[in-house]
Amino acid sequence: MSALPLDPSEHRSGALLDHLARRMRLRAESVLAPLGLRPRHLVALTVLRAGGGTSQQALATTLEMDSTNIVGLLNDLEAKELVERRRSPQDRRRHVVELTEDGAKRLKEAECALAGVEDEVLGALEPAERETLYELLRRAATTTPISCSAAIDEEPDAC
Amino acid sequence: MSALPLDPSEHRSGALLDHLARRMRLRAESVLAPLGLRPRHLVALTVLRAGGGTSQQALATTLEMDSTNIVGLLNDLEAKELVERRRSPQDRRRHVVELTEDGAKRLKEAECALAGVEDEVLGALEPAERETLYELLRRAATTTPISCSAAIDEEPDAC
DNA sequence: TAAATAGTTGGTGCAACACAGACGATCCTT
DNA sequence: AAGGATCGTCTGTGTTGCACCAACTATTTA
Repeated sequence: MSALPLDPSEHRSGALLDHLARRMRLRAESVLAPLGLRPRHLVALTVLRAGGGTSQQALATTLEMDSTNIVGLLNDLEAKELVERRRSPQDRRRHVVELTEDGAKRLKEAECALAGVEDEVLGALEPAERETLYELLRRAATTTPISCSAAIDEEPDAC
Repeated sequence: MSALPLDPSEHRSGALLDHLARRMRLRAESVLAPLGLRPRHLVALTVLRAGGGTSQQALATTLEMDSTNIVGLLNDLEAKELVERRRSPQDRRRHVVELTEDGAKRLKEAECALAGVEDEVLGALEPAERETLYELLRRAATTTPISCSAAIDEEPDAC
């Protein structure tokens, strides 16, 4: 009882994450517009680059979006030839979605164009800190949510 | 030319931020619902706690939301007595918005309830790393966007 | 052959906004 | 004291990003 251990457990990043993502997204929209991209396209492309060829429903899972909406998203991207849908030889029902060279290039351009935005939003952080942030985010983002929730099982919510 | 300096400049956190925030928000919604809160309420409360008493339009600025929509948000919060609007003695047009004790308590409860969510989304990160992440996010979030954009002035977009 | 699965299409509905107009209250000028 | 600007409020409109449902085709698997 005397412990009450100086609890840093209230340090929840959720709201901060939300807030920062919003600020970033608001600015990113206008910067991305001339490139014909929207923030969510960027997210998809980023995931695609990280994950290589994936089926659409795998994409739906990692993006945690309804698969019907993935279709439209990919239509956009494919119309711009940033992404390619190919039938999987193993299972011809499947579409293997992959970044095209143009896609990778455009993604890079976009990231480049976003430098200013990041400077603005992450202005309080030193370059090294930003790199740390990036690395933490990247690692957190590239874990499948499924394996996670499976690993969690039941948590007694001991608060 | 030969340099091509191993450029880590492509490490843009925007998309990752977006992605993670989304994953967090999706889960947070259901966890927060029993508490009568929505993610955006959480963000507002968090900002309010960090910033102390602020006018509504200051809030609109930091949340980067239209001030007319702030009204509704605050109405929700005030109806639940999590927030208080008082006339500013200096300028009686202004409302000084402040977290009530109930508000602070509810916020803490919410953060507590979100522990599981964070475990799920940030599962790949060790506790120490999460704390680092939190600290970085906190610092980045508590900088006024205005002073930032003013500091940037004109950037020649040298990419 | 039947049932399950991947993708597509179209439609509905909701919530989060942005934006605009009009208003009262209260500054701040001159 | 009068006029204009500012803060908050209310109302209403439109857009967008989704989730969700239903129906359909092509394909796989049982």
